Amino acid sequence: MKYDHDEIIEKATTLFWQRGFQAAGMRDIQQALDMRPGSIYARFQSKEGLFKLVVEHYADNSAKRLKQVTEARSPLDALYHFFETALTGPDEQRYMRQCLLVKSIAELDLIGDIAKKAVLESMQTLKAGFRNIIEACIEKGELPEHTPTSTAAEWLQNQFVGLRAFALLQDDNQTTIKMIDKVIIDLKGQWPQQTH
Amino acid sequence: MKYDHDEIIEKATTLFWQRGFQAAGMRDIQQALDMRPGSIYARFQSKEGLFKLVVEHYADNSAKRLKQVTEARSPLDALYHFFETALTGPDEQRYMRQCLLVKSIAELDLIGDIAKKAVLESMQTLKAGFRNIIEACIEKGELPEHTPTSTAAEWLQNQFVGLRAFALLQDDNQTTIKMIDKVIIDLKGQWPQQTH
DNA sequence: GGTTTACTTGAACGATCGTTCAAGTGATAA
DNA sequence: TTATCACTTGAACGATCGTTCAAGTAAACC
Repeated sequence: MKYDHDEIIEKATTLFWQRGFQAAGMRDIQQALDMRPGSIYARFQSKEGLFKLVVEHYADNSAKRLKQVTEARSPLDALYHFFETALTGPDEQRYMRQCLLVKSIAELDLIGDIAKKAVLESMQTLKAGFRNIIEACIEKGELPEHTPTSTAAEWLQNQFVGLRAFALLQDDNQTTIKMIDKVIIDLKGQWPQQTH
Repeated sequence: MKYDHDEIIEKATTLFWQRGFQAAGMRDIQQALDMRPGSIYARFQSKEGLFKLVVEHYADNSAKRLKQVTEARSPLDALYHFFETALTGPDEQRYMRQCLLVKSIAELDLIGDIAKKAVLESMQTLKAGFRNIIEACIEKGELPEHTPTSTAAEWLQNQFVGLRAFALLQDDNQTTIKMIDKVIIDLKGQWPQQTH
């Protein structure tokens, strides 16, 4: 065993994040990992198999970051900084503004059933993470008691998705920050009435 | 000239909307348009040339729909219905929930410079369309005078982007409608202070 | 020491990709 | 009638795609 497993996944994550599943060719992967095709296939079965591990690694990482927000002294402040960090990084890491999962959703029909399942499950995991944040905010009195946690969690994840696509094209970080401010305002704001 | 131009663009739009630029192969295109490769290349120079026309056609169409919202008796109601129509269509048209432009942004590095320019310009066009809607709402007294039109327009476009990715995965239209309700609430709500 | 196991190498495979091109068609202009 | 033009056909091109495989290496187990 010549190559370190974690290091491989890390490098592969960077490549898929930059290029997407389809556009990252096996020869790009071989170069990025400095591995020959046989080694890659012996370990990961296929390009899809590697991508599945990448998605899971990415989701784990994201979930950890969301958990840190949940456990912060002020979850609402931590949430703000989480958004800010994810959306206004330096230019050479611009690709990171786009969520790997959302990017994958755009090519969901091409990535194979196994990886597709991993993507959708990861989205669910992250949604649960956002829900935990909201509950932590309520517990700490930073959000009103009557906030509908499930709806708000979906809404928050959705804001995150939209903002990442937005920030990808945005050159002015000040504008992006204004959008984050708006998210925090609306999070504290009114919610649609239940109709049943 | 055997084939009708508008009909070709229409069919190509459907295909690119469903599959995306990269995944729609020339042989898929040939089949969808019932044309041989030579005919396609004589007219459109390349796959990218065809895609550019598709993007422009799509943007024109979207701009027209936004203009109708602007000119409605109640622009705010019309906006609500615009969102609802775009996000909760029948299952066999589920691909339409994803915005062709946003989908293209995810593969922006692969589509060539000419088509890339068309995509980015179309995004600007639509942003202007959203801005006109907000101004119409203010004029009709459906939104507060002090609403920051430019910020609100970017925000609204952004909500639309996020919701389309959301609705693509969402099976329950009721949940989607709740998110649209929230957009309308927040549109009337507070906006971040200018900091300068 | 021999066998097994996990991994590695790199040439090569068939399939598919976007594209080209010689040849043909039919309407329009001279 | 002939020339020109825009468009059409379909076989074929070279490049690239994901993947395979025979052969080699090195540590682990018996």
